[in-house]
Amino acid sequence: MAKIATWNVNSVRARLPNLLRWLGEAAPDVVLLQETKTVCDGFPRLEIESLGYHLATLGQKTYNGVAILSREPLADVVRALPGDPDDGQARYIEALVGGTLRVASIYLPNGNPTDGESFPYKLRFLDRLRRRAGELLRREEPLVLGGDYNVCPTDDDVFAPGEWAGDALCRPESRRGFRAIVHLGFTDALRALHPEKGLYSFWDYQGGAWPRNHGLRIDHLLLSPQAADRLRDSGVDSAPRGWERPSDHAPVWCALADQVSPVPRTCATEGGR
DNA sequence: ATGGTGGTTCGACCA
Repeated sequence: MAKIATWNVNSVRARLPNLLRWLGEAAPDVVLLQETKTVCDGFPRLEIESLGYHLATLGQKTYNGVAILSREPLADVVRALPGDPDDGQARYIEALVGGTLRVASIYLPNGNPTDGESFPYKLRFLDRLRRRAGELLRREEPLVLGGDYNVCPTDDDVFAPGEWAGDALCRPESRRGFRAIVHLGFTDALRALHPEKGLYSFWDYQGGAWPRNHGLRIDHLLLSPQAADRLRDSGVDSAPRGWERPSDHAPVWCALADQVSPVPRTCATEGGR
């Protein structure tokens, strides 16, 4: 069984004590980090490697930054989302884990304000991601595209859908771009097992969002068919959101079996056992 | 009614 998690840490250096604590408690096999906010030289590499993780990073100063942590060695590292050579933002890293599982850590553009340049950039990024996802699907291998998508796929993923309708995270164009990727053949690892409302991965620092559970579900793990067939469990590990000096995001995780499940554990077949 | 919080970095931008 392999536990794979995605977590927007909002600065890996500011979050290092929480990250190390969480790695020890949750014991994930693969971790996809976003918003590391540091160049590769500033990444706390030794501290993480000393816990037994291999590491691949893509960083830039102040903004963005993504990384992959893995108990097994990493290969085939790709440090940019294809499709725009002029895009210098550190938002995509991809790697082969232990020779059997391919993963990507994705930090999608926020897109606000929607009347500026960042919203079209977000939509172009979604389209580029769809094309890359299609290429990877053709390999017909276990694949996890995880990260902070900055998209609430449906109104059930928003604590106050009416107030958020015009936000770049909820706009129909953003949801359409996300769905276009899912419709290639991906399974949303969290929603496949947890249809309930009130399940979030992000709570704003402001306005007491965390104690009121005024959250959004914007961090996702998308599984290829070969990974979805191995899906055994998934969840949001909301505990670190309640720790001292937290990130505004919580880790989202899934557990993949080493073998294909005899009976799929998805909503569509639940009750059919 | 305008501030809300936090990270990075030292003024302002991003989320």
